[in-house]
Amino acid sequence: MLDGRDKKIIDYLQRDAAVPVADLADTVGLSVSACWRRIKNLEDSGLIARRVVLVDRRKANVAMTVFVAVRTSRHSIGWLDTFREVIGAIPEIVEAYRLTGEMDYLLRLVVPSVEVYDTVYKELISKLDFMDVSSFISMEELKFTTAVPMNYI
Amino acid sequence: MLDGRDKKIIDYLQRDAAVPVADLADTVGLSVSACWRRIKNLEDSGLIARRVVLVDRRKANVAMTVFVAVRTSRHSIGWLDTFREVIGAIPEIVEAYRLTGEMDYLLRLVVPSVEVYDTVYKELISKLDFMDVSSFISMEELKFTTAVPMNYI
DNA sequence: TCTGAAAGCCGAGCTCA
DNA sequence: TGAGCTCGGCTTTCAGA
Repeated sequence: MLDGRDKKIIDYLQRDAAVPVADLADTVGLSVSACWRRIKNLEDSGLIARRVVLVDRRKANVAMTVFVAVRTSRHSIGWLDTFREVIGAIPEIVEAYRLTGEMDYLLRLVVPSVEVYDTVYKELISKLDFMDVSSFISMEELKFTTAVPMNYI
Repeated sequence: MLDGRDKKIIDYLQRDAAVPVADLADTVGLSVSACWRRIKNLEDSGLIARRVVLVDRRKANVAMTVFVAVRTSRHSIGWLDTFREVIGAIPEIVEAYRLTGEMDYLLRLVVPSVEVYDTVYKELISKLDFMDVSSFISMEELKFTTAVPMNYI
C-alpha cells in the first residue's frame, strides 16, 4: 500500500514542504507526474494531514518552555470537558496530555518570561480547581521535530 | 515593525499554509501583492522558519505518546553531548528538554505500542547511564498545536 | 496499474504606474 | 501600494510498459 518511495516523500516533506515537486521527484527517483500523484494520494488518504508554517519561537518572543504537571481531585467527565475547553482557549498552552501514573495531566507552554508564565498560571487556577500543580522550566530544548517516524506503516 | 495584519497572516499560515495567497489576502483585507510581500518579508526575516507537512499520527501507526523523565548522575558537558547525539538519532523521540527541578530531562516519544516503546527504552539505556528513568504513557492528547501565540511580538 | 513525456493552465512572483 | 503581466511550476492528459 505504501512503498519506500512514499515513505521517502513523506520523510522529506515533513522536513521541508516548500520544495518544488520537480526537485523532490529527482531526489526520490521519479518523474514529476508520478511524484505529484503520490503526494496527492498521500494527501487524499489523510496520511498527510495538512501543511503549516513553523514559526521561530525566539523571534516570536516565546522562547521559554514550561511544563506543568497537574493533579485534580475531580475525576469526572464534566471536569475534563471544562479542562479541555480552558486549555483550548489559552494559546500559550501548545500541548496537553492526560497521563497514567501520579501526574494526571501534563501541559507544555510557550511564553516570553516567568512573569508571563505566572499570568497564565493564575488564569488557569482561577478557572479550574487543581489538587496539585508543579512547574518545570525548560533550560534547553535538545530536540524538537514535527516529523514522526515512518518505520511502522 | 509587525502590525496586526502580519500577525493575522502568521496566525493563519500556522494553521494552514496550503491556502492560496489570493484567499489569504482576502481574509486579512489586503491586495494580493501586498499580502504576498508581507509573507515574503516574514520568511526573509526568519520569523516564518519553514514550511512542513504534518502527518496523521494514527495513520502513520505511531498513535501512542510516552513521556520519559530521566535523571543522570553524570553532570558533564561530554555526557550532554552524547545524550544529544543519541536522542537525535532516535526518530521516535520527537521532543527533548533539559529541565529545572527534580527531573533532569524530559523526552516525548511517539510509538505504535508499549512493546515498541520497550525496544526504544532498551536502546536508550544501552547507550547511556541514567540514575532514574520514569515513563508516563499518554492516555489522551487533549491539545497539540504547532501554532505559537503571536501576542508577544 | 503505474510510469514518464508533454501540453495546458493556474497562480506565485515581479514590473510598473 | 495596487493593478496587471509573465512565466515557472502545478495539474491533467495520454500513450506505453
